[in-house]
Amino acid sequence: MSSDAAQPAVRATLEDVARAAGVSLATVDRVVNRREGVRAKTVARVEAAVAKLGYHADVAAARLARGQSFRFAFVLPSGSNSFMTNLTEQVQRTADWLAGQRGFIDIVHVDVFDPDVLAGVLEDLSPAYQGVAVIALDHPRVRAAIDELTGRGVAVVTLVSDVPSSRRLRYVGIDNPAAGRTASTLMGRFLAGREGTVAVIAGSLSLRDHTERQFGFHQILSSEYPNLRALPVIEGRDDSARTRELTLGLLARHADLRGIYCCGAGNRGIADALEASGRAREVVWITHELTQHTRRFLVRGTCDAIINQDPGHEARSAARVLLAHCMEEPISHDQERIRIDIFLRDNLP
Amino acid sequence: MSSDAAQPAVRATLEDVARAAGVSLATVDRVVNRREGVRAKTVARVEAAVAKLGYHADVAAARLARGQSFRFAFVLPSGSNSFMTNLTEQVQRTADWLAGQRGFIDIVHVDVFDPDVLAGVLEDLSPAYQGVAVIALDHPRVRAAIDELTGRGVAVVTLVSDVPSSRRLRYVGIDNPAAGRTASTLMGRFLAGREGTVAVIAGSLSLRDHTERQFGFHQILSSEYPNLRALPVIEGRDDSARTRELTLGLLARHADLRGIYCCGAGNRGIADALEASGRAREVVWITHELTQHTRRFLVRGTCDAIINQDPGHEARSAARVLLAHCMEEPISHDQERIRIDIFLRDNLP
DNA sequence: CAAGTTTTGAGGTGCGCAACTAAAATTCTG
DNA sequence: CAGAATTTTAGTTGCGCACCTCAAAACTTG
Repeated sequence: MSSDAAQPAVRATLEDVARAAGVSLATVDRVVNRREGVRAKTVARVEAAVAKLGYHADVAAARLARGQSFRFAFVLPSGSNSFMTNLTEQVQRTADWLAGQRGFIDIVHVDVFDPDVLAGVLEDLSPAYQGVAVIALDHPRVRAAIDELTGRGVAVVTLVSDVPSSRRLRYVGIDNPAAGRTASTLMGRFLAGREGTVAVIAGSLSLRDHTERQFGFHQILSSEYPNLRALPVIEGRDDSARTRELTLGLLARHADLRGIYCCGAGNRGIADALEASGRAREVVWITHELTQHTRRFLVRGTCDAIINQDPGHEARSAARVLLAHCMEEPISHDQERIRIDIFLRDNLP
Repeated sequence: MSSDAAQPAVRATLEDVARAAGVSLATVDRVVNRREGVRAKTVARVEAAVAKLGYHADVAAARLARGQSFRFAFVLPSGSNSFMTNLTEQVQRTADWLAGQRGFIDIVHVDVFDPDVLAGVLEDLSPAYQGVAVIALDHPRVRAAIDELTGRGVAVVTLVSDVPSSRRLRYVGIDNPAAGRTASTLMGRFLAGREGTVAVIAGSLSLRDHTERQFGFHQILSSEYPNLRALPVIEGRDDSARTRELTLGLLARHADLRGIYCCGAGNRGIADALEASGRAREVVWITHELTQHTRRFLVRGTCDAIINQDPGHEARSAARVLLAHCMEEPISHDQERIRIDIFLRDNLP
C-alpha cells in the first residue's frame, strides 16, 4: 500500500501563503491572479510558498468576492415532441442548479423551424445576456444573427443542431454523420448478409442534423453492405400520423423491406405501422432519441436499437461551457463531448 | 415566442427576503435553514417572500460561511491494466477539481485482489476521512470492514465492483449482469442465426463484476440464441500472455468458434491470437472497457464491439455522491447513474 | 394580571478572496 | 545626490451567508 502525501487537515489560505513568503496578502493576490507589478524575485518567493503549502484558491470565496453574476438565454423550440420536452425539462433543472451559482437561465420558446422568426428572436435578445444557447437552424439569416451576437461579445453555443460556418463559440451535441454511420453499421450487422431494401425516414431534409444522419447512414450502407439497397429518403415531418401512412406504404410496396432507419421523430407512427403489418419482428427498425415511447417499442421488440443523445448532459454541458467562457476558465473537453449512445433492450438506463 | 418571467438582474439576498417579509435577517435565516423556533405563520410569510423574489442561497457564500471541508480516500488497485490507469488518472483530475471546493482526495493504492490486505487497509484508514470510495472485493472481511466504516459514520461508496450485502452508501458503477446481457444480444444479433460455439473469457470468477457479466451473457444466449453454444468459461487472470495462449487453444480446438466474449482484461492477448489465426474477421469478438488498445482493435475490425463504463464519469460521480452526503444535499440520481456504453467503430469518442 | 414560555429582533463575527487606495521602496533624471 | 517618476508592497473593505448571543416582544397559562 502506498498513499499520496497527506495534506493539512485544513486548507492553506492566501494569508498562510503570505506569511510563509514574508509578503503581504495583496502581493500574493497579484501573483496568483497574474496581475503585474511584482518583482520577479518576489513572484518566485510567493510561488515557492504556494507550492510548499499546496495552496489552491477557494473557488467559493473567489466567486463571492468577485460578485459577478451571469445571465443566459436558452432558445428552444416551442414544438413538443418528446425529445424537446425532455430537453426543456433538463434545461429547467440546469437552471435551478445554476441559480445557486449566480447564474440565471431564461428559457425562450420559439418556432425554431422558421428561420426568420428564429433569427428575429436572436436579434432582439436583451443585451443583458452574456450567453445564449440555441437549437439552431442552418440558414443564412440565423447564421448572421449568431455572428452578430458573437460580435457583440455574447457567447453563443449551438445546441443539438449546429451552424458550422457561424462564429458560435461551440457546438454542444452529437456528431450527426457519425450517428448515421453508427445506425448503418448496426443495420448492416443485424441483417448480416441478407438481401433486400432499407428505408430511411427523416423529419425534414432542411434540418441539418437529419441530413447529416442520413448522409452518414448511406455512406456506410453503400460502401460496406452491398446486399442492402437504400430506398429514397422519405420526409415524415416529425409527424406520427403522416409517418404512419408513409410506413404503411413502404411495407405494402416493398415485400423485401428488411430495415427502417428513422433519423427524426414520428416514431409512434412507425411503430403503429410495423405492428399492424405483422412484420415488426422481421424488419429491423433503428431510430433516434430515447423517450418514453421509443423505450416501449424497444422493450417490446418492435424497435431494435435506439441511437441517443442525452438531453441532460447537453443542457448541463451548454451551461458549463457558457459559464466557463464568462469566467475565462478552461473547459474539460472530454467531459463536454456529447456521446452517441446506443441503447438495446438490455442496457436501457 | 414566450419567455419565463424575467428575474432581477442581480439576485435577491437574504436581506431582500427579510425586507420583503417584514421580518429580521435572523428569522429568515432560521426559516431557510430549517431551524426551529419560528411560528408557522411567520414561516409562511418568509416562504412567500422567498418564492416571490426567487431567492436561492448563494452556494459560494454559504460554503464560505460554513467553512467545512472534506476529506475522502479513494482506494484503488495497484495493478496497472489500462482501465485502472485511466481510472486513476480521472480520480486525480477529480481531486484537482475538488481541491477548489474544500474537498481533498487521497488516492490509496492497494492490492485489491487480496481480501485481507484490502480489508486491512480499510480498517486502518485514518479517521480523518469523512468518505471512502473503494473498488471492492465481495468477501466477508471486506464487507465487515465496509460495515465498520459505515458504523463509524464514514460514507462508503463502492466503485466499479459492488458489495451488495454491505452497508455501503451507494454503488457507483454499471449494472454488470445487464452489461453481460448487452454483450450477448450484440453477439446473437451479429451472428444472426449462424450455428456454432461462443467462448467466454473472464479475468477471474472470484471477481464479482466478471461473474455477473458472464451470468448475464449466458442468460440471454441460452434463452434467445439456441443456435449458439457457449463453451465453459475460461479464466485469463487479466493477463495478456496467458489469455493469448488460451485463445490460441480455443481457436485450434473449435473450428466452429463464432464468437468470443471477454468480460475482463487481457485483450491484447486475444487480439494477437485472433490476428495470428487469420480468423479475426470471421469471429465476432466483444469485449469490455475502451482503452487505447481496445480502441485500436475496434478500429482495425478485429474487435466488433466494446462495452464500456466511463471512468471519468465514475470518478466524478463517486466524488459528488460523497460530497452530497457530507453536505446533506440530495443527489440527482439520473446524473449519477453510470451508463453501459456500447462503442462500435462509428461512435467512438 | 403575574409569571412563565415561546418567538422575534438587532447586532456581531468571520469565512477567503478580489479589488481598491495609500504608502513605501526602488529606480531614474539632471 | 536631491527630487521626481515609477514600481512594488501594505492595509482596507465588502461580497452573502451561517452561526452566535442577548434582549425585547409576543403569546400562553394559572
